[in-house]
Amino acid sequence: MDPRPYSHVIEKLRAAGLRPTRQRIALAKLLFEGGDRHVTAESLHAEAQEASIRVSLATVYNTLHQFTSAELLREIVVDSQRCYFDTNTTDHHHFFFEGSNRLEDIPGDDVVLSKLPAPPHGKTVKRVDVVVRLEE
Amino acid sequence: MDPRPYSHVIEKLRAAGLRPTRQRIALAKLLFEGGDRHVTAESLHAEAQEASIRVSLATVYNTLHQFTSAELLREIVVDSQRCYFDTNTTDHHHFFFEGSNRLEDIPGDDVVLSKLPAPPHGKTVKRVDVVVRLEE
DNA sequence: GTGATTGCAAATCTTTTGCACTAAA
DNA sequence: TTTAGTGCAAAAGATTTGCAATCAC
Repeated sequence: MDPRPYSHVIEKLRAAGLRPTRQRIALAKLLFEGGDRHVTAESLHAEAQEASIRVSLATVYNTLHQFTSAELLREIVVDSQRCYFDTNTTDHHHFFFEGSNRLEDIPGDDVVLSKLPAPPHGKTVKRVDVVVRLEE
Repeated sequence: MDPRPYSHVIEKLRAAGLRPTRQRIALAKLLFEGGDRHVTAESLHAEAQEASIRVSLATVYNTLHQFTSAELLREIVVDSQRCYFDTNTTDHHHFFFEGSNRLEDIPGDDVVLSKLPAPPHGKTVKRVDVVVRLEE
C-alpha cells in the first residue's frame, strides 16, 4: 500500500493552515476525492459513519465551517432549514430541486447576468448568487 | 370612526380564501399597509406586540405561511437560519446586507439575466432568485 | 352549533457551546 | 510539553405540532 496514501489531502490542509488531524483528513478525502459535491453536515456525517470513520456530528459542523473559512468549500443558501456546502469554489450557480432538496451545479457561463445594480454607497458586492428553483 | 376600518384587508383575505379573523386582519394591516416590507416571524411578532395586538408567535408563523400559500407574500431564502417574507410578490431580486441581516429590493429590471440554462428534462422552472450579497 | 382558527406549551430539528480528554507538533 | 482539536452532552434558536379553548359564520 502507498506509504503516504493521504499526502494530497494533508498538503491541502496544511496549505490552508489547518492541522491535519485524523478527522479532517478523513472528511477531506470524502469531500475532495469525489468530484464536485454538495453536502450537508448531516449527510457528510452519515457518509462518514458508513465508511467507518469515527467523527462526531459537532466535529463535522466545525470542520465544514473551518473548510469554508479556508475557502476549500463554499456555503450555499437555498433552503432556510439547512446549510449546504459545495466543493466547487469557482464562480457558478445552482439548480435547486424543491421536493427532493437536491442541488446541482449550473456550469459557469450557462448563466449570464448582463445587468446588475450598483451596490448601495459604501458597500461592496461579496457575491451574486443565482438559484434556479425547479419543480416536477 | 369608520364603521368598516378594515374593509380593504378583509376583502383581501376573503379573496384569498382565508377567513378574516382578528389576528389575520391585524397582521395583514401591518404587512400590507406599509409599502413593500421584509419581515421575519420574530420581527412581525415584535411589531404586533408593540401595537398591542395579541397574537402568539405560533399564529404569526402559521399566518405567514398561509399568506405565502395564498400568494399574498413571497418567501425569500438568503440566510439558512431564518425565514424572510416579502410583501412584494412581483418579479424582482434582492440585496442582502450580511452583518445587519437586512434585505432590500432590487427593482425589477435592474437585473437582467440574458442567458439561463434549460431546466433538466421533465422539470419546470418555478423561479429564478438573484441575491446580491453585500459587505461593508 | 359547527368547523376553522388560535394560544400555549411541549416537541422537533439544526446548529453551537462548554469542558474534560486526546492528539499533533 | 504545549496548544489545537475532538467528543459528548447540554444549550440554543427557529419552527412545528397537539390539543383544548375560542371565534367566525
